[in-house]
Amino acid sequence: MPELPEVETVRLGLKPALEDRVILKAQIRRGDLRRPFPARFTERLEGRAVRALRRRAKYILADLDSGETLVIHLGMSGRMSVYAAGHRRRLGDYVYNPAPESAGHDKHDHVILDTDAPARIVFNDHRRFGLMTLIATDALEENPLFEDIGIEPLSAGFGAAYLAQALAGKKPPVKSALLDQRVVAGLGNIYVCEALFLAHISPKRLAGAVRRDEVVRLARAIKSVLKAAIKAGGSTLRDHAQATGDPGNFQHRFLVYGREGKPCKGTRCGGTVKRIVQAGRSSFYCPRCQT
DNA sequence: AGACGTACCTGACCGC
DNA sequence: TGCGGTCAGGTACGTC
Repeated sequence: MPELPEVETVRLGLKPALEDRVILKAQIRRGDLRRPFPARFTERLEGRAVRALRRRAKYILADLDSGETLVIHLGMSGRMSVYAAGHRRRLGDYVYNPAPESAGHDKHDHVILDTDAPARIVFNDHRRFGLMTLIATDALEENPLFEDIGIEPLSAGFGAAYLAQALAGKKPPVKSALLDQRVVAGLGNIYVCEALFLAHISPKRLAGAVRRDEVVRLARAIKSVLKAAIKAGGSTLRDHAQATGDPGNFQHRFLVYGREGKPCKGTRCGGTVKRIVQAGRSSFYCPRCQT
């Protein structure tokens, strides 16, 4: 699932259940995800108020009033679902599932947080590539998880100037460079493919050989595709769901991703979308539009 | 230092 | 119906 737009969608959906709320009870149903939960994990969460719910790259960050931050990564298949307790189904601007008796009892429901919204938040991750940990808030930036992560693509500081210097001298293909979280934070396979199509740049081009005028288009394309995807609630292929349980909608608007053999959607093109493998990942592109 | 391949884990899907 | 093989949105680690 989750690239920046999916993580941002989940964060927005969690907000009314978590931000400025108190975590009344925390439960874990196994000892680890991708890595073990930290010592006394549930005790360090219970009774804590969430001061802010932020996102950095593909991580959701819940700043607690204890000075620690709950760090959440959804991996490939993680979901965070909110169930409104009792008969209350509306939290803020969002309508959630009522709490079924089974909420938190699926085989892959690994973490359950009950807050005073009141709401139940369930973290489900069948592949267990996800991560949850606690890090001192004022030490986040120096933490190995974050110290090498690049600029946020939707921040004011991200533009052609930044991207040009970030790609300069890089030997890998531009496709691989954009997947590198040190270059730009939060991009994944889908949105890199889509952004390169929008910018008319072949994924095979070497990062350091992308011309300045192309970098200008690429920076704009990255921003626009991410914004549109967030607006659509992200892309659901298999696993992504918004916190309400609803799928995202952006997958219906893919221009190249997953469209191998289908006609290019570029105006006046008439070409066919091709799939190649780069660094072990599928790249989709139109050889006629993207050069 | 940087680039590449591989491993992590489960489920869905396809062909036989 | 069942089995084996392949693939999947991400990251981290070992190796060269």
